[in-house]
Amino acid sequence: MTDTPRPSKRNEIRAQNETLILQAAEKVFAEAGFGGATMQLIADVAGLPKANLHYYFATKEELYRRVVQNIFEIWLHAADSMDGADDPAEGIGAYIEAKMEISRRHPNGSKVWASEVMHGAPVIQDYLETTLRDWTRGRAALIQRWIDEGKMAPVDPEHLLYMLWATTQHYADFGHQIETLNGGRPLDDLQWQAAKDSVKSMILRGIGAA
Amino acid sequence: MTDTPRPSKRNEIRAQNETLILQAAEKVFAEAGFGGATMQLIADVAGLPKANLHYYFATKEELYRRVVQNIFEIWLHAADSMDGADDPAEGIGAYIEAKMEISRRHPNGSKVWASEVMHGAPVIQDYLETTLRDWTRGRAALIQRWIDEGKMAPVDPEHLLYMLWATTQHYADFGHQIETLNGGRPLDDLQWQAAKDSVKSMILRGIGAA
DNA sequence: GTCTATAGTCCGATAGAC
DNA sequence: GTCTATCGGACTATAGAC
Repeated sequence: MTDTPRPSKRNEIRAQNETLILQAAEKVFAEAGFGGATMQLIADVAGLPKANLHYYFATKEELYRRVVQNIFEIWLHAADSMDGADDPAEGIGAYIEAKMEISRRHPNGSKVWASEVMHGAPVIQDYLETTLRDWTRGRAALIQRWIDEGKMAPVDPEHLLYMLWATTQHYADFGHQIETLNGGRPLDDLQWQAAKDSVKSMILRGIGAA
Repeated sequence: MTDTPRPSKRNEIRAQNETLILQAAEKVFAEAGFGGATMQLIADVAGLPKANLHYYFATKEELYRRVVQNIFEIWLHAADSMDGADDPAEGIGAYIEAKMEISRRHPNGSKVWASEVMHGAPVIQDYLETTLRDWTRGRAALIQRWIDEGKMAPVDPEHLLYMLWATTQHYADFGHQIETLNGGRPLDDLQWQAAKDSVKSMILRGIGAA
């Protein structure tokens, strides 16, 4: 047995290289899709020989799975902003803010997730049926509580959640279209602020919480 | 010259086979992405030998381009419902109705479009810069007119359009996720009606037109 | 842990008979 | 216009030297 379970130098190297490869993979999977992405291109972006990828991730699919899991984790944490609040204007406003910020900072992760779901979630179906389903039920219950307390209009909680996901992720997934309609330039700081304000005001007014 | 420009039997056969192939291609491209789709699978779904596909569409990319153009045409026509109206509740309400119906009837076309845009619109970038840009400017001007006439709240017209696209197309592009959260069953007639009503009421209230 | 060379597979496209 | 057989190229994954 030559294993060293404690954080050794070997483990540090592994962690560093895994992160490097995962970042390159997220970019390439987002731009080319799973089928269009090649291990060679991911290796080039990461600045490593192709064989090293297979040393850290046995198959292309395993690498892809890790990329999808990453963005999912980030989104789950964004919900923390919603849970602490005790009225919808604050809670949903903060959730929109957090999701919009993720769309800006992690557009590639969002695209990989969208692509995975669009193709029938072949790799993360179990996540949808367990973690996401539980998450959704919990947040729908929270929204229903706000409705029962008269703090917002009696909207269908699930369709409100779909609207929140759709509108915020649109700025990542369809960022290229938005950029084209913006004269070929990405949204600048002011425009991102305007986007956040627009989404927040329209939705909060739409659910009677403005 | 042996060409027969009039609608001959030869042209009918061509039109029939092209439609058959395009329907199969839309399904396969939606489910597997451009890179993941194979000409062999499209041929199998269409019930034709693979070589016939290349007889009607020279390359995989040409076939793909036609599929993308088809859904774009359908969406453009959906805007007619918006133009005839003289107030936002009617015009935008009808547009939501039309877009939701397309998400239900043509989910695969919507997915192919989403995938194309997410990957940087390598094939239909010119459409984004010409047709879509003109379309967007025209509808933004119409919305601004309604705002100036005091018929709705002073929202940013572009971000309203993004919200309309995002929310309606979400029911097609993320249909698999919605189905999973719905207990593994697709939305039935009543649930689709509830979805339409939810989206319409939240957005119309959100822009002060309810 | 790193890298080169290559095995083995699959796909897009075409040739050519019917 | 239809179909079978196949070419040529690209890709994932691995073997094996360092």
